[in-house]
Amino acid sequence: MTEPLKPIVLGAADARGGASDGRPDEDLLAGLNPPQRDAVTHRGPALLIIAGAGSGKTSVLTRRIASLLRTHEAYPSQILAITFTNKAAGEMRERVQQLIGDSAQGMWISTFHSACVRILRREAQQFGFTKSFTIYDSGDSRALIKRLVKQHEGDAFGFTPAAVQGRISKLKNELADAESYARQANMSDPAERVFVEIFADYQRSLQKANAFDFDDLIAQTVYLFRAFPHVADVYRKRFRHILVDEYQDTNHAQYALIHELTRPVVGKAGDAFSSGGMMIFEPDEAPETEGASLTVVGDSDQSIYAFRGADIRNISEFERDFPGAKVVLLEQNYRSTQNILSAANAVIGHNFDRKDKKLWTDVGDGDPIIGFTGYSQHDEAQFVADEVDALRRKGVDYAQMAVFYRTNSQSRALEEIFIRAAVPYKIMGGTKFYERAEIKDALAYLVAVANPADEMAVRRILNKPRRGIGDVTETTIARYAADEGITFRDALANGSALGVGPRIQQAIAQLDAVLVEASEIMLPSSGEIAPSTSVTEGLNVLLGKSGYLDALRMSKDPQDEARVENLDELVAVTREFARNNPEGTLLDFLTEVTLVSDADDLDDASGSVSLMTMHTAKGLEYDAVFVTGVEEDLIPHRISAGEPGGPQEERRLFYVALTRARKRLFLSLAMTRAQFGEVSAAMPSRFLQEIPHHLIDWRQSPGDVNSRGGMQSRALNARRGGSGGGSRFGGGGRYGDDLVPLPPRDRPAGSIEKFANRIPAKIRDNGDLELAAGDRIRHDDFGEGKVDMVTGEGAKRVAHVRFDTAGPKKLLIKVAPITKL
DNA sequence: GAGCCCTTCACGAGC
DNA sequence: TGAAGGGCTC
Repeated sequence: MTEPLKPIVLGAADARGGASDGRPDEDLLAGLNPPQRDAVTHRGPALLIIAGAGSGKTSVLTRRIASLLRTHEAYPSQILAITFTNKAAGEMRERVQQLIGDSAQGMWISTFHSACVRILRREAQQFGFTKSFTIYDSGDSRALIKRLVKQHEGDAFGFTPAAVQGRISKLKNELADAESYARQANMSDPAERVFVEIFADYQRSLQKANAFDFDDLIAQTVYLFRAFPHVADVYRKRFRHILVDEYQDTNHAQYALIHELTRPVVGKAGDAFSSGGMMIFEPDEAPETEGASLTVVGDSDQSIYAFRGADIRNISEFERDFPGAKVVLLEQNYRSTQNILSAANAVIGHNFDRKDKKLWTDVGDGDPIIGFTGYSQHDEAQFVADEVDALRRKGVDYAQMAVFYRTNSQSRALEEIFIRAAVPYKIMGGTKFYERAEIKDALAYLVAVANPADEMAVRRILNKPRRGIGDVTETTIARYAADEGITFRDALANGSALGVGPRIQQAIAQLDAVLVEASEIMLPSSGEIAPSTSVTEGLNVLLGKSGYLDALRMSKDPQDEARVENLDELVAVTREFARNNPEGTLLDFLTEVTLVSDADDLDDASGSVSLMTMHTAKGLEYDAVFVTGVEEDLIPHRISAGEPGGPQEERRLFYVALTRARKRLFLSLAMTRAQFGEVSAAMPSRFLQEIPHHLIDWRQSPGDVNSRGGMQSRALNARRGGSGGGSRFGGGGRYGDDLVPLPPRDRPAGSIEKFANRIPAKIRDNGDLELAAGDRIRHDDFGEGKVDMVTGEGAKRVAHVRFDTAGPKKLLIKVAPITKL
């Protein structure tokens, strides 16, 4: 991200060797099947690789790049490869380097957002920004929108910040701005007028703050290319080979960006163009008039980001958009067993709007898929923990196991049990490090230095730590800045002119002094470039001399201790950054921190089980995968029912989850799930019915938990030692035996009803069963045991029981299958 | 301006 | 269940 475009100094003679005589890239094709070979070697203006899950697409993409370089068809600097996450970018770079060595230096392999930041930093001056612009993450932009909604009294029209943010984001992904939207909106509707005002004001505020939000990074780059063709030409000449991974998840703005980059160059060939102080030289004989060659890889069955504007048509209409495109279909799967693939194929086959495609493998059926129905989410979690343990004992690394769920909130129950079961785990997502208040505060300090125009950042730190600067003073400063025509930040330097009390004046002066001092360290006024270690130094000054750390250390709040530790961690991150980026600047650091995602933090070597949402799971693979919460209202999610294409997208999401598994796949659900602190009944997901029954080996099926009679699964359950309930009445046959299969089409309401008669009208209720420490009880699954203690109250009373054979368990008294002896 | 308590609302996925 | 925001008092 930090290295500038480097002039190319390759000898012209060997620059463009042919790809023929004895193929210099022959070794790159080793082990590839015929379609894969095609995908690597085809040359032409456009190539679409439809890559089913696990069909070796990363391998194909990296070999294609390596082949282009090896045959001298392209210089590294002429290659732009777009991946979905920074982590994927890093991996791809590494793999290309493994294939061809250091000559891979100079390629751009990055996400859309990172690539656009690089371009924008170079070109920002062209349209009213400076290169030190900041990037607003969704939290920042939410905060700004919140202020604007209030200001424009948007709540009177029912506007919530979240809704406004969502609408603006959607519009930006469609490349609409406030003016163009206003032109086609019904402006006689006062609500529409207010929305347009907020939108326009939001955009003005961003511009004034010298900031872009996530969506702007893409949209403004497109705007830049369209408004300044000579700027676009620089990049069109530079990038001769553009490769885009996960093409099915591109939105319209990203599509437009690719379109702009692959246009033929209009300017004359071979000229060097100076841009942002950086010279870009082109090889002399490059055929400049043609558009860049475009390779996209995708799988419409794995499109799961429609909610953020991904347009599946980008891939389905690729051949129309890029005439002469070659299409290669990769269907052979090298990842999963046939059982897993058959299940995945069966599920995705229920989507009607897709081209038929069947994954297959030659590795054999493998183990059956294991199904489990827990009584509660804790029961389900216990099952997962038990199986994880069993796999570990069979020699499977923790790092090779993953647990997926639909919503982040589901991770709690899993965590609880994992901690108790001493299973090492790592959560991707959830409350993210960079979203913590203290981290955002610290970053706001850095932003205030890096981009003083960013008023949001300066306002944020104004009274952190408490300096006695409240709303009134803040408004006074803002008004003063407006009157004098200076920025909010500069107003701080004139504290004495504000007409506020001496105490507050002093507080403002002190804040100003700290910012100035840190600025001298990280952005010396002498103009020399500060070393990358200056970020650490500057951050320490900011946190130390502002009194921020002292305030936390002196606080009585026990949480503040953890906050200090988090800040230490952030300082450690800056050190790490300096090590990895010897030429990195403060801006580079802030960019990196803003654009990292949770998936990027993934550390496969950490030796722990990975917990993540199904969305995060995309692009990853594990030997053993647990898909949890396979219930109606979770997957498909309740909210998706009301969205066009919602259930279809949910099915694709489930498909993505299934196809992450290499050898073992576990599907689990719970019959009751607590939300908002209340327990409600859950129903098995309709997707479960879509899997042929013989593929799933139910350890405990929904029928077991709900129907009558039989001992079989109870015995199974007891032997396994699940906790918290399990099958009350046991239950004989397999899940599928008494189910009516659905016709192979979406039947949202009907399928639920089919299951509904499997669900008891109400959950077992032990009512006012009184238990106390010392009581002996009998549990349907665990046998007899002694109550150690009872915690909680009313319906939430929990018995801590030491079972004679099954060991210690916690049971929710109200619903557990127990009797007092 | 700060601290406290109360009510309310949310739990859909992310660069 | 938990966080966040509003309103009250000092």
